[in-house]
Amino acid sequence: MPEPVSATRREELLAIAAGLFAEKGFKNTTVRDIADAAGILSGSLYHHFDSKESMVDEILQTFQTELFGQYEDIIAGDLDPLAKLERAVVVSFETIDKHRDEVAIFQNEAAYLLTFDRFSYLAERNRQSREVWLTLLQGGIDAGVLRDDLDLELTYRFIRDTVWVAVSWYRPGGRHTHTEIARQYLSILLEGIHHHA
Amino acid sequence: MPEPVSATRREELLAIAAGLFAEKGFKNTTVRDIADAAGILSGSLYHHFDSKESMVDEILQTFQTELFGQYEDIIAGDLDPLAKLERAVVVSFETIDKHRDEVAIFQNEAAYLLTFDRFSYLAERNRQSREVWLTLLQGGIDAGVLRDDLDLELTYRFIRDTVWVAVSWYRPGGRHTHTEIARQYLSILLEGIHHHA
DNA sequence: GTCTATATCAGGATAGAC
DNA sequence: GTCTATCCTGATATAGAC
Repeated sequence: MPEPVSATRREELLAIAAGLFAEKGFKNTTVRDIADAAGILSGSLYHHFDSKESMVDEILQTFQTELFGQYEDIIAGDLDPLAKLERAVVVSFETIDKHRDEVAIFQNEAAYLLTFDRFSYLAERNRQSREVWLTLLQGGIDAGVLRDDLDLELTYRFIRDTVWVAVSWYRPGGRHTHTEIARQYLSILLEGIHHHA
Repeated sequence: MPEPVSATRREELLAIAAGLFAEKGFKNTTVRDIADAAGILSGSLYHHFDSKESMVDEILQTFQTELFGQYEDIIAGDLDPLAKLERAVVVSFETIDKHRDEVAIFQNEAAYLLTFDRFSYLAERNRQSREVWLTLLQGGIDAGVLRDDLDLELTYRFIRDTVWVAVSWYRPGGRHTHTEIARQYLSILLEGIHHHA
């Protein structure tokens, strides 16, 4: 059964809301802000959505389904361990490029949203993300291509943090493409910034 | 002239507020939350402070004066370029350990606070922080101890992000001391995670 | 230095008309 | 699908008593 025409409007409104949530924060964005940006009145929003929470909920769920599907594909794929890790980093920077607002919301608002029961799935996603990176790292260590003298947990946090925090400054159309950023980040992560003569 | 006794109470209240701002966010912490945590009523807070904004203002100013003083000392000091960079990283992790709340507030709330005129000095601090890291990196490159094939701006962001974002997960008394975390992070940053046989 | 009491306002949400 | 009108709650801040 085809999506009704109103789904388009729904997605428009969600995109507007996502932009505001990402820029100003969830709590700090009012339903009136969203309605203003959409050119309607705040009451009209409730024809489309139950609540402000429902909006951010739908935004995050859609985004995460896509992202984690990509990670699973990489792990299940047949690249060698190092290439898998590199691919996961590249996909993450692609995601920042393609879903900037959603990534920013997840980064900045997850802690707050987790205080509500309906967002407890975010904790599960965090757990899943940790699994992905630990699996990739352990694969590289087992294959002998990654250092085995580092604390795995710290290394995982280092990678996760450096990848996602880039959403705070990356803007499409800036000095570097997301591909170039991924390339340089991987170069630092893999080889370090120390110069060996 | 000695600080009046009431300064102690003032600092107590600021420490309580800082903890809440760091944990729940500035906007999401109410003056009643702060008063509750202090065991007084919300109206009583206004005997000590003009407004909620004044509280976060004082918290950030005190903290930043100390932190940037340390960076200036490092740059003005006589360590070699690599040691200066390492020292700046170590000092940053020490700061996360010692002033967790303040770092978290600066990390999470600066963007929002910058929308108010009274917090425009935060933009200046960001500029200053960029200067510090760029100076340290350029010093290392000029001395031939750091790679010169990386984009300086990206490298700066990589380091800055990696260092400060650790405040989101670091807790004193956890599995690793801040010194150990700094050591491992520096090892990744300088040498990379690639294993060279 | 804290409390009582309260002014004032903004924000989320609803009901029913158009 | 949007608007009008409005309810209700919770938040910052104030004034003056204790």
